[in-house]
Amino acid sequence: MMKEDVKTEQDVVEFLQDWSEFERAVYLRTYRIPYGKVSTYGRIAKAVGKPGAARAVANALHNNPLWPVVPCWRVVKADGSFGGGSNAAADRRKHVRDEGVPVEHGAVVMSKEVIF
DNA sequence: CCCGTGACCGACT
DNA sequence: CAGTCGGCCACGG
Repeated sequence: MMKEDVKTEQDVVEFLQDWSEFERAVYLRTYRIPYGKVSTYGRIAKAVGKPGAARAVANALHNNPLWPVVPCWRVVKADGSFGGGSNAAADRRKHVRDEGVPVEHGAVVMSKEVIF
């Protein structure tokens, strides 16, 4: 199974069969974030049943093996800013902006309308 | 099994 | 409002 052929949740699970249960859950949850919306590391952590594992979620997304199938750029910090080096951060910021997500002062304007 | 390492978080100063 | 601090947790060495 090659990355280019991953088009459904089933495919995602299959592609990640050698990854840990935790990482699969994180990528799957991220995969479900709708176009034009964002989520946070903390929310993802809770969603996968491990509140407090925000840092672990960040680690996982940092090694996202399924870009752009898994839209890791839609995951931001709790305050709407982008983590990671200035390079990766700027790149992801551009992506969410292109999807119509409101961005001000380099961070997503966190409102319940845009948070998944 | 202990230890260092993060694209983190929330409370507090 | 900008820092700091302690706590968090999966991973890899």
